[in-house]
Amino acid sequence: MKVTRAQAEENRERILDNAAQLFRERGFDGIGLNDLMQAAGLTRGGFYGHFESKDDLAAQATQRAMQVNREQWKAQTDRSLKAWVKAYLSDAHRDLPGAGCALAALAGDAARGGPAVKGVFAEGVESLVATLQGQMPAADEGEKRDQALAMLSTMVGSLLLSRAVGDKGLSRELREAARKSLPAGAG
Amino acid sequence: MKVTRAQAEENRERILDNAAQLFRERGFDGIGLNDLMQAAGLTRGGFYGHFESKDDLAAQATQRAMQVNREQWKAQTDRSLKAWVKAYLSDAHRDLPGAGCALAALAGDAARGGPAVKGVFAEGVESLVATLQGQMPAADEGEKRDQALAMLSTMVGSLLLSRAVGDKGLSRELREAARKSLPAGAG
DNA sequence: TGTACATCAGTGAACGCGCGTTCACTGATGTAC
DNA sequence: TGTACATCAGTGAACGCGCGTTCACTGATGTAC
Repeated sequence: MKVTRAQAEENRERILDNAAQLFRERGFDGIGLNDLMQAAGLTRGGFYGHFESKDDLAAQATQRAMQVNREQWKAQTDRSLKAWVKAYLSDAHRDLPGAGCALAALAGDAARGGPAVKGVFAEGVESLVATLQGQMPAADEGEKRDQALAMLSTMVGSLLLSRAVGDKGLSRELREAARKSLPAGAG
Repeated sequence: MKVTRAQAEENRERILDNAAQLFRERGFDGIGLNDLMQAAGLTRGGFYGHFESKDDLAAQATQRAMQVNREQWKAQTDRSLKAWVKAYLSDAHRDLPGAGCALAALAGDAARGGPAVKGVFAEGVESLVATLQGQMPAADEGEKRDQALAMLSTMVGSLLLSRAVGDKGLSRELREAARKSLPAGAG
């Protein structure tokens, strides 16, 4: 049945928010449109009124996840980079990919994805690098950017690997070693 | 029809080698058993004579990929760590995940995988860390291990992110910045 | 403000397809004598 | 070394199932007067 325009827009938002979580947890190929729509309290058929295709949803949900990341992190990255790093490399973040960093959760999927998802990924990387860059210790601005890029790779890599190894001890070691290796002021 | 025992063993090896490549390229969910068997020149039905399930193959093919990585890299890591790093962070490696580092290609899949795959992943990490550890600049052995763990995270992270962003410039920057940040003697 | 009607968000059945897995069968291999 | 037969690697059809996508339909919403 029809629904008010405001309600329809709310439904679209709810699909996006749920997809942003479920894609991060199970990957683009790990959850179907039926389950995705059911999670938003709707039925299968209504999907194509909101999105062009599953790929389209994947790109938009990835963008949504990154935007929420940015909002979640905004205050903390500016106040205390150390505290943000600690939270990023925590057991809690490792165990909750669905609510965590989209870059880490979806890098593998994006590497095999289409241009839309990859474009969103590039924006996500640039955005976080810009945030980190301001707090890097180097004098030169170009060096600061390099430090921020490398720091991002180290953090994403250690989180991903620590999720991929079953061993809790090794998982912790990976993140702790990553933290110690970060530029002065970050670890 | 039946085939000699030696031929059957060769077939099993060929399934594993093909799966090791195709899983790295497309992910565990990105290729089906039918295509996997066809790539090895066999038909669907024979699969269960060699493996218990698709999950079983995923774990064994991941192990195979890591073992081949180890053999590919053995000579170079000992002779010149710098040259190995350069090759690892090259455009060629970024563009050929099917023949490249299994840790980078399958980390996302393993994070969502079962205990068997995760166990294989832990072994793969330990093995590469052990290789790198011997060439780290720190004096203390524990610090060397930490440097090796962090270096691995940085390299895997930058390769993964550089595959996930569509932009060639950003892709190169990520890997170049990662290289510069590595411990003395590596980058 | 009230009525008549066009719009369109959401439903649920259906489409063709490929998935992982099972199984009866084939016929060359390997073995026992 | 030769024969008779049991073994079993591989085949290909079939299983039930869920996938992404389409579509005729419903009925409340939004609009025109």
